[in-house]
Amino acid sequence: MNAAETQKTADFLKALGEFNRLSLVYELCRCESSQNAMCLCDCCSVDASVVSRHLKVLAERDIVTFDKVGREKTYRLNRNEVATQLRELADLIENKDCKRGHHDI
Amino acid sequence: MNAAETQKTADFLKALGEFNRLSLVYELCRCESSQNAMCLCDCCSVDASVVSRHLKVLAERDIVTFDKVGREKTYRLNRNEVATQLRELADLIENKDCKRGHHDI
DNA sequence: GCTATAATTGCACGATTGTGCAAATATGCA
DNA sequence: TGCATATTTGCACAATCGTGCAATTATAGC
Repeated sequence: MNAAETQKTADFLKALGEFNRLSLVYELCRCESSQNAMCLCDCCSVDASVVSRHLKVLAERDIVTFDKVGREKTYRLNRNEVATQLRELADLIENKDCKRGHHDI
Repeated sequence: MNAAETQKTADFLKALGEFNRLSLVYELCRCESSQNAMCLCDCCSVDASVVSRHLKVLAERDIVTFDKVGREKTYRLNRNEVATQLRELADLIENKDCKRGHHDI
């Protein structure tokens, strides 16, 4: 695991690891269709500008995707990609292949 | 998903979502046996006190566990628990059951 | 007891982060 | 063209966070 990959994974986890951002993810998780930011504001009691910034962070990490529809942006959760990344990390952590003892370096 | 659960999950992800802490996790991941903190220092070029604090954060979230052996603490990764938590989140995010359309609130 | 080593804690500091508010921008609609 | 709505951006600020260093605590071994 090189430093760049580690940093990328850390950034992904950090993006999810904030209360309001995770709330947004859960909210989008419950939505079959795309949701605009104003609608998403309701799920966390912060200013619209804050929601905007959080969604930007989530989009930068490819956790959500958006379409621009008129003056609205509608967001959807990248379910498969996020789930896959989490499962890959889970597999890595459970992986027995690369294990070694105390003195096998 | 209530606020307390959301916060707990966010804290778990945040604990993993920092470069040096994730490096420690990866390092422990490669170790069959427990490792003491001094040994773990080698994997991230920071002061021993910093490693100590990071390991404390990881232990608080039950990501790692330690045993006290003499004056050393030996740490091991809670592989199953961490992997399970990540997979549960992945499942939740992919779950179709709780999905709903735009106007079904 | 004394000394060496492992680990933690207190303190300080700079950097990052989450936030609200106001202003700016973009776009739809009359 | 002008107004309303959606979103972003600039600014400021408090809080959190990661870090290093020095001091402290705990324990093993002499």
